[in-house]
Amino acid sequence: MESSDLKKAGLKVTLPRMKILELLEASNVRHQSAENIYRALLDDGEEIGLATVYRVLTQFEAAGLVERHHFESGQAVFELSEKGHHDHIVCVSCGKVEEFYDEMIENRQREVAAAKGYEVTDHSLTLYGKCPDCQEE
Amino acid sequence: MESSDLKKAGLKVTLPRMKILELLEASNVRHQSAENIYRALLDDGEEIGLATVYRVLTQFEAAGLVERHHFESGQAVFELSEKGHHDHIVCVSCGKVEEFYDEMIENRQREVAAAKGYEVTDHSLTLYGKCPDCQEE
DNA sequence: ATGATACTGAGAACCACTCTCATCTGGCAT
DNA sequence: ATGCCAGATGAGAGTGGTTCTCAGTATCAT
Repeated sequence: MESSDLKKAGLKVTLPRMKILELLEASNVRHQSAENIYRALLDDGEEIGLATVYRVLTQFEAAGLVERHHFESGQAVFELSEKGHHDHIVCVSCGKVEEFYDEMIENRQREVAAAKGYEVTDHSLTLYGKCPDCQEE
Repeated sequence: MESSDLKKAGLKVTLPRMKILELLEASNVRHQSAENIYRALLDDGEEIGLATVYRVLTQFEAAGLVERHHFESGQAVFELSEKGHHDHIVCVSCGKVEEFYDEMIENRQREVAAAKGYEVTDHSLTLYGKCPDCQEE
């Protein structure tokens, strides 16, 4: 993921955009809110506005560089879309997000939709539960 | 669904609560936003505040009388929870919502979560696509 | 380098929703 | 039936996440 990806998307290669891209790649937290990204960049000494973070993330989403998810928290989280499609399992206790992909579920979804005459364009499946760590408490 | 359900939930049987319940039952649109319900009641000549609609729906949700869903639209929609668990398929073009239940998907979800050591408390699966009617255009 | 155009930060605006508070009402005790 | 009061209500202010506006700035084809 680099400047060429931005150009390909018809976006000028600017400092804020590069910084956001770098942060998304570097961070060990794959799913981050706009607010989070904003604060992290401020802490890194960057001069950036929250509006820019939202704008850039929205453009990245349109360009297919990132995906936006709405879990139960109220704020959207963004992740780099380098991997193929996958669904999520969110810990209701600590907020950790894991990813999974299950061929059987995917197939079955298509069948269900087809049976109702729908052309599926997208879907979202999120499981909520307690992760192993949080169960111990 | 009637006044006894409200009493059971420890809620006084008041006019706003009865009206909202009636509307949810009577309407042929099963999935409605708070705003929608509010406007419909105003149009019916009721004197009600939007805050009350939200309050009441939240109480109903806590009492298990209704379910709240967040589809892509930004606003939550509410449905009477008379049926058992089911998932949704939403038309991205006209906004229509249909329901489905698939045992195979449900089972597989549990297996996936178990494999990761999670205790699933809840899940949400929503398919987005074009309904048969909207495909014609 | 230069200009046309796209991008930016700051703050205002927006939208869905919740809170506050003064008033009102349902339903128990009388 | 009547009075009482906890709980419920409507109006409007407040909130949190997100988007818009606008004047100034940076990118990049030329």
